[in-house]
Amino acid sequence: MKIATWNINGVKARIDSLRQWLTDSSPDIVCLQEIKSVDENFPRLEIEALGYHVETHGQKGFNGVALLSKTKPDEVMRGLPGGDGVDGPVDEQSRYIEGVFSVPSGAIRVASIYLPNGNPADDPVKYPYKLAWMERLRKHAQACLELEEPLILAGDYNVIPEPHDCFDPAAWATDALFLPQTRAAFRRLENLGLTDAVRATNDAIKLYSFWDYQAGAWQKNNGIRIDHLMLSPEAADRLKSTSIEKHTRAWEKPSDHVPVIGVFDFA
DNA sequence: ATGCCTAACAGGGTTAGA
Repeated sequence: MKIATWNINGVKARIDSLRQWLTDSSPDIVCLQEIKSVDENFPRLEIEALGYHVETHGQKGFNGVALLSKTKPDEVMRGLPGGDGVDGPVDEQSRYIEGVFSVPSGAIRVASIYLPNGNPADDPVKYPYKLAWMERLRKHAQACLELEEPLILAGDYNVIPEPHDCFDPAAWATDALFLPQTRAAFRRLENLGLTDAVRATNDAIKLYSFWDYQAGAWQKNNGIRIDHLMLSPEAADRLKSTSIEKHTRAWEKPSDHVPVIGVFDFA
């Protein structure tokens, strides 16, 4: 079973690429980020025509996440808990959608995550929002882990976990994606018992999932690894392999991110 | 080391991204 995450940077601008990639790679579940679309304008029919069920959590202009799946989810939850204004500020941004899917061995829980960027890091709002969002994610992950079921939290984390996950660590030293507080918050997720699927299966250097559109970053392989599949022990035990669909970055009108895939045996 | 690209929304410029 192939479960993928892809920040497509605009589903309407990327619909041809998305259809091509779905046809080529035939993932079972896809976690999309930055659909940049309201739910009503998501190109649902074009995706359904390829045999996928579509669940979206969009908003106008930017952000927005979705779940595409070959089987319909049994349950869907929109929004990361803790954003309703009861305990902390209301979160107006569409960055989280979670589904429960039936598999031969039971049920798996899969979330599409678009973690806040947080830059500029000295902004009075943006970086604190990122850190608060990470703490909300930690709390929710902790609650999910108590279910002791396969859990896949997949998405654009906007976190460079380690120095070797970027081309030039010095260039990212003061960036919200790589600040010590950001990395510490990511380690707190790992310390709950979540496994970084790519790093668990591939110790290659220069393993990236994002290359900036600017300054010839792709041509120079000046990338960063910020798209992650984080797994509960029950999911990590079933992980067979991972792959990064680097070839899509060379396509016409590419997203600046490429799909990251985990292959699981849930038989 | 931001704004060298890109997308969306608007409407030919601004916001946001990482």
